[in-house]
Amino acid sequence: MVKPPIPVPDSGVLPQERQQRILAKLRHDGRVVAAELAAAFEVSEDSIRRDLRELAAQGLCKRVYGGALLPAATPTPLKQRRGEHSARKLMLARKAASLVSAGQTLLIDAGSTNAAIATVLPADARLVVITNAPHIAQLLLDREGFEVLLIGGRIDAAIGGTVGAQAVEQVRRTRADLCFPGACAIDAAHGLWGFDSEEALFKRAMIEASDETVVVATDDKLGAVATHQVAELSRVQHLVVEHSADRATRSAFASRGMAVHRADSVPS
Amino acid sequence: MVKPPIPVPDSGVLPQERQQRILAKLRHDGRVVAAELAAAFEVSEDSIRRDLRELAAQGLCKRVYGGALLPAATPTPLKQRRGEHSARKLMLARKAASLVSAGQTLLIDAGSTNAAIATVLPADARLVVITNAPHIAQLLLDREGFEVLLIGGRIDAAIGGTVGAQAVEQVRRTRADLCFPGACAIDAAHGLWGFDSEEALFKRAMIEASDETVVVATDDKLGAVATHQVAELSRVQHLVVEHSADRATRSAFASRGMAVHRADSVPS
DNA sequence: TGGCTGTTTGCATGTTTATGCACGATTTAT
DNA sequence: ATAAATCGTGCATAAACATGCAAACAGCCA
Repeated sequence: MVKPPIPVPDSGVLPQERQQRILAKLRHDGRVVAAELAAAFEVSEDSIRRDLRELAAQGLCKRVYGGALLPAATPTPLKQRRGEHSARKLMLARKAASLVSAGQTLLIDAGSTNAAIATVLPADARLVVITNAPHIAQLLLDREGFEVLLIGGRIDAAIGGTVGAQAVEQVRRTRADLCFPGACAIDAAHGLWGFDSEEALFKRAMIEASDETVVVATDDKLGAVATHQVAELSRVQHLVVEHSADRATRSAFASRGMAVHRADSVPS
Repeated sequence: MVKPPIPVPDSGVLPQERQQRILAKLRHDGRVVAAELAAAFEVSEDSIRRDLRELAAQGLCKRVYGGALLPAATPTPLKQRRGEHSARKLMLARKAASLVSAGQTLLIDAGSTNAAIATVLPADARLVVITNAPHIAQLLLDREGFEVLLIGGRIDAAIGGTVGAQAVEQVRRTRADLCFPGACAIDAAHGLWGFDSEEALFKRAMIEASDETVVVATDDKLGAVATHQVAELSRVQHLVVEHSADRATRSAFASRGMAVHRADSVPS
C-alpha cells in the first residue's frame, strides 16, 4: 500500500566479507562498536547485530551491550604444565604478572623465572612481548593471543637467549612499558648484578629502553652480589619476592623507594 | 513460437579462460562480485555463478552470497602441525641434512619440514645455524653442539618465525654457505612461491645471502603455485623430494639444472 | 552433407538469503 | 526511578540463488 521498505541488499561489500572485516577489526582493536560498524559499512545496525550474533555463535567474539569484544581467553587447561616450574616459582610469576596492564609492551629477559611468568601472562590483554629467549617466544606463540617480537643475535647457550652487541643495539631501538630483566643477584646497598659481562650489558639496555623495571627474585638472589653491575636500584621500580622472603630484607628494599610485592604462599 | 532465447555461446573469451581470469582477479582483490564479473565478461550472472560453483568445488574459492572470497586459509594452529614429524618427513630431512658439510653456516627458515631437518643435523660438525624460528633455535640449543644465531623482528604466528623489514635487513647483513627456505610451492616452469608477501620477501633475502640454496619439498608442494614469487629456479641448486615423487616431475626439475635428491623410502 | 553427442549458454521457475523497519523487552545511564 | 539506548523477534521485500529446460554451437562418425 504505502511505500514499502527499501530492503537494499547491499552495495559493494559482500555480507560474508563484511563479517570477515568485522572480525579482523575486532582482533586488531580488541573491540568493536555496533553503531560505528553500521556507519562504516553503510548498513543498518540490525545487520551488524546479526553479524555479531553469528560470529558469537561460532565463538569468534563475545557479544556485549553496544558491540562485541574478543572471546574470553581459554582458562589454560593446565594440561601442559611444565614440571620444571616449582609451585613457589609459579606464585612468584603470578604476582609478577599482576603488575602488567592490558595493552602494554613488555621486555622479557631469558631465564626460568621469566619463562614461568610467560606461562601466566593474561592472553586476552593484547600484550606485546619483546624477548631475547626463543623458549619464551615459543611459549607465547603456543598460547596464542600475544604479539611477539624477537631480539636477534648470537645465542649464548648457557643463558638461553641472545646477548651481545647486536642484541643490545636492537633493544636500544625499542621502547617498552615494563621490563623483566632476569636477576642474578640484587642487593639493597649495591643494586642489580649479573654473572656475565655481556649479559649485564644486555640487561642494562633493557632497563634503559623501558619506562619501568620489575625485578623478580627468588630468595637465593636477595642480598647476593655478582661480578658485573647491571644498574643502580633507582632504576628499579618494582621488586617481587617470595612469600618466605625475610622481613628485614623486604623493608631494606622498600626504604630505597621500591615497591616490594610479596608472592602468595598458596595457590589462589 | 515466441522469441527463442539467444543463447550466444560466447564472444571472444573461452569458458575455461574466463574461470582462470576470475581466479586471478579473486587472488588479486581477495574477493569477486558476481554482478561485476557478469558485466565484465558480458555473460549472464548464471554463467558466472556456474563458474564460481566449479571453482568452489575445487577448493579454489569460497562461495558467498553475492560472489566469492578467497578460501578461508586455515593456518592450522601450527601447534598441531608441528605435533610429530611423520616418517616420510624424517626421510626427507635426513636426505637434506646429508647435503651439509662440517663447519658450514646454515640459514634455516621456519616451518615443520625445516624443524625436522634441525633434529637430524649432525651435532659434531661445528655448524653455525641462523634461523628466524624460535622453535628451531630452541631445538638446536637443547641438542647442544650448535652455534645458533637468531633473526630478530616481529613474529608472524601463522608462520612461526620472524618476517618483515627488520628480519630481512638482518638477514642481508649475514652470509651463509647453505640456506633452506621453507617451500610453499615449487614449479619447474615458474620457480619458487610463497603464500604470503612478507614471507616471500624474507625467503628471497635468505637466498640472496647464501652461496647455495636447498629446497625441500613434500609431494604436495611439487608443481603447485602460490601467490607470491620468491625466486627463479636458477637460484636453487638443490631440490630434495620424497621417494614417492613422480619421475617426470623429477626430470623436469633436473633439466632445469638442479640437483634432484630423492629421499629413501625406508629408514636406514 | 546429415545426424548424433556433448558443451555452453540464457531464460523461467521456485527457493533461499539478506536487509530494513516496527514493536516490545531488556539493559544502561542519569 | 525515569529516560535513553540497545537488543531480539517477526515481517515484507528484493536480490541472489539452484534447478530444469531448450537453443545454439563444435566436434565426430558415417
